[in-house]
Amino acid sequence: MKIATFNVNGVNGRLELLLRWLGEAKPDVVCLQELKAPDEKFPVAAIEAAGYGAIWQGQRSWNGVAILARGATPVESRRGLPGDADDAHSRYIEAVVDGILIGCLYLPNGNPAPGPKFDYKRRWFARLADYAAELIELDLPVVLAGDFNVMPADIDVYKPQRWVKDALFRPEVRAAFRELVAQGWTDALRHLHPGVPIYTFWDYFRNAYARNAGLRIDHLLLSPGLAVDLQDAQVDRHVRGWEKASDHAPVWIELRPARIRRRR
DNA sequence: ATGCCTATTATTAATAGA
Repeated sequence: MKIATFNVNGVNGRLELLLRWLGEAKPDVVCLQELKAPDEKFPVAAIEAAGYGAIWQGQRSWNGVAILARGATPVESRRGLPGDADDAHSRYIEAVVDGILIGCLYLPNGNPAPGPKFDYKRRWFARLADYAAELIELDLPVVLAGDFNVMPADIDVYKPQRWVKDALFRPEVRAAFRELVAQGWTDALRHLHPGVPIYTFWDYFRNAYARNAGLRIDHLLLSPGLAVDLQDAQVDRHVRGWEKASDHAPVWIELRPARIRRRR
């Protein structure tokens, strides 16, 4: 079972690119972020024509998350992160697909830091950690996938010293990610590729992709019972080089099929 | 320290992204 996350940076502006990648990569489940479209503008017809069922939580101009499933409709289990009824951003949607709970998230950027946007990021992170701890307690197969807007360590940044004061790399944000993972989650990409620089984002500025001046900010976290079924994890880096590309590349994992998945 | 580039929305400029 192949599960992917992809910050598309505008689901309508990049629909052709998304469909091209779906046809090529054939993921079973896809978490999308930054739809940048209200609910009624989500391109459901084109996505269904490509063979995918979908649920989504859109928003005008910014944010927006969706979960796609090949040949199935994701069974929605939650929209919006608990802990703040006044949070109007569309940043979390969750569904069950083939017995796996999929949490699709778009963590706030937080710049400029310090400031109110950074405060919001830290509060959102705390809410995520609280909820993730509840999920761990349930002892279900869970994947938390999305744009976390955090580079976990120096190796995840092309030039770490340049980013230490940035909201994506400040020590307190890295600590929040570390503490989240320490609940028992497995950072799939890093787990299978220790010590290797891996990037999932390249800025549009300064010819960043050609220079490989990248960041690793899109992650898939696996619950303990699911981590043992992890077989592969990769970045579809070449997609960043396509015409009209998103600034993020798709990231995916391959899990052992359900029928031979270890029972717990 | 700032802009670079790109998308969206509302009117040729502002906002947000990371």
